Amino acid sequence: MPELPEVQAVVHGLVEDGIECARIRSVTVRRASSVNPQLAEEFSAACKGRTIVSAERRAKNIMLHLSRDRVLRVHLRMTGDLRIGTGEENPPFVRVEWQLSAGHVLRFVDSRNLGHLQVRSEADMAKTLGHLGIEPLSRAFTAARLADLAHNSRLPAKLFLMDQTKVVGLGNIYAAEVLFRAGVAPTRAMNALEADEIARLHHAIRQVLRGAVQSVYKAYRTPAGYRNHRDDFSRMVYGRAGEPCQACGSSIDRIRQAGRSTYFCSSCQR
DNA sequence: AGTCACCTGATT
DNA sequence: AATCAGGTGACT
Repeated sequence: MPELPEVQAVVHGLVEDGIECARIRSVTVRRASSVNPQLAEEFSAACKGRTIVSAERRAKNIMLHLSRDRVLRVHLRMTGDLRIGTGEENPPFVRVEWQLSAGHVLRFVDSRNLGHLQVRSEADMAKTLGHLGIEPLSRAFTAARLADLAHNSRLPAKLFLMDQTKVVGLGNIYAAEVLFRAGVAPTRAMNALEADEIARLHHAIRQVLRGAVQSVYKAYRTPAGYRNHRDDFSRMVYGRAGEPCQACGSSIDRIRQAGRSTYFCSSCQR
């Protein structure tokens, strides 16, 4: 469920709550399949006694760098969340719990159980993440770089944007919003786009993601956490099938691409 | 390149 | 009861 801005907000929240330098005293794996194919026992043993040195986001993964060459990777998938608490709370759907120093508790909650965690050495983790594409908010992500990637792909634009081996961080919502802002139809083959369309896409990707990051940061300190900003962030097309386009007034369309809903304005997006 | 499986809660 | 969900990897 969370895309780049939401994962970024989770990491930001963890750092604000002092996760860096916290020591893991013990671990409780309440649902073994969340750490599959590692055994719950080895997962716990790998965490226990280590210090969480730093937290960062890579694509939609949360990377917790531990002491003595271990990295804990958390992927939230659709419904996962990772938050620090006092130990007093009793949230539903807790799958893994880490007892930290200073009495804090780190919890991985995930109602649908699609999320996934693993602990690896830095080198092994680098291999695991090797297939990931470019970070859209990095300096390396230029219009020329996007044009390069686009040139080699016949994917429809929306599927290209959601393909994590090309550009990371965009999911179903932001891909739709980016395409609307760029004025590009989601069905267009990526290698058929003109240079100016690529330039508009490049600009829209950065603008939409940067705006969303700010928006989610603000909404994060609520019970709903990263989920809450859906009320705050102004979506132009996502979830608005049948409603008038904010730009031209014609009805927003909904189609299906790769089994998922795509929302767009067929008059603004060509 | 498209479909399905992974799971379960919320909504229609 | 049926459909949908902001993700991803495996499979046909």
